[in-house]
Amino acid sequence: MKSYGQLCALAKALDVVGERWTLMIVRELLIRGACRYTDLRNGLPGIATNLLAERLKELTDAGLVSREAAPPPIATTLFRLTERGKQLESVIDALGRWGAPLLARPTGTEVYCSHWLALPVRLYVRDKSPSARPVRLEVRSGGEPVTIETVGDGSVTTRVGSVEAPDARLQGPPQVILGLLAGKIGIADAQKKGLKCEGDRKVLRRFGGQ
Amino acid sequence: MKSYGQLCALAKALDVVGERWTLMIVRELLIRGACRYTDLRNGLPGIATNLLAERLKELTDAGLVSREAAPPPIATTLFRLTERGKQLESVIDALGRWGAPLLARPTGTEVYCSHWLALPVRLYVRDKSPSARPVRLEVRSGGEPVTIETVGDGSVTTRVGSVEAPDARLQGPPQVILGLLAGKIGIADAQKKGLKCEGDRKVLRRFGGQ
DNA sequence: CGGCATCCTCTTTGATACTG
DNA sequence: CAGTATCAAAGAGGATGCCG
Repeated sequence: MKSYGQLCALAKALDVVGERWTLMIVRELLIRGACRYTDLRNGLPGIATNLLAERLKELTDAGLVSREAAPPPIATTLFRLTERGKQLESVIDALGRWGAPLLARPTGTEVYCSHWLALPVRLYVRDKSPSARPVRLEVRSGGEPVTIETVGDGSVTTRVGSVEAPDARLQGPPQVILGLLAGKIGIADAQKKGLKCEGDRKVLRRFGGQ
Repeated sequence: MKSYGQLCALAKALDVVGERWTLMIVRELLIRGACRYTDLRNGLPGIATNLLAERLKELTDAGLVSREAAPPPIATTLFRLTERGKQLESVIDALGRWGAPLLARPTGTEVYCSHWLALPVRLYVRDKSPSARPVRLEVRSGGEPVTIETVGDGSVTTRVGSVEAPDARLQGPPQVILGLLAGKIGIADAQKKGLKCEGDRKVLRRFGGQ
């Protein structure tokens, strides 16, 4: 992209991350940690493959992403954020908070992947009983599942993919899952609107909005 | 811009403010409050006039900007941020903090306007003697001057333009002004590097990095 | 003047096909 | 799997024209 050519911190930041798709790629890397080209492409429906390659090169040149050749049995290139790249989390969080109200009126034509829940869940969801035994909750509501784990200090971590024998598994339309995890609607209400929960339903009560 | 088409808060935010120049225009409106088309164009060197008009229309349609016909003697259109637009300040701040380190190695070809200092100054600069008499400091280091005012609670406000009889006036190269206000270099050091201060030099000591 | 609209060129993007 | 290559369409940038 052409530089704004302004001696201003905002302009300089946008010179680096202001292009189309760039912050979306950073989102994906924040959620997934080290991952493959194909994982990124799957997590970014709509991106053209040449653009993904080009952005990854730019991000690497700017020092926000590192690539490494993983040894067998993986035998592929892994992309991950550098420290400098991870510092963009505050930017993504601010944008996500600002954009959250826009989710209330979807057009109905959007793609949805449940792993996108990972960042807001890390930000907003609290474990109300940190001293109780650790639990894992799997959410499947489109695309790859995401697993939410208590960590013992009141916060939670997330990972893309399933884990064996989670304490509970959630399924249902995006709007309902979002509303439930954001604390906007109750469990009973969510079930009326299509939420399916298998496993230990009590773990649901343990999570609540921040 | 084409929508990302993803049911994700970040994607929805970028659908609205992700286009080139959009956040720069918001920066300008945050700094200046209500202002004219021409003020915006002057504060955004490099923007094409048709793009500014187009972005203002998009921002208005999205509910981030309102326009009003000011009565005589102004007799012109004033643009200002709506409440929803102002909420983007957290996004701009996060981007500015992330981008600040990039200011350390300028290419030397950048344009510089001292009023761009307004946002970082509001964020970082503290009044160390809030109970002392209010003071006003004018900074001129390219483009329009900016005036920093103590407000009595330890924070400061800024306004674009000069004010009559400020307590002190600063002049000098951008790097030096930036370094001084960020607390990276001392007053004596700044003066060696070209800082000029007229008026009451003591007011300078009153301001320090947060 | 202030606030655009038009026209034109150049760059970026998006979609798809192909390759080591 | 991890990209290139190609090409049409959309967007950005610059100059200039218009109209109250």
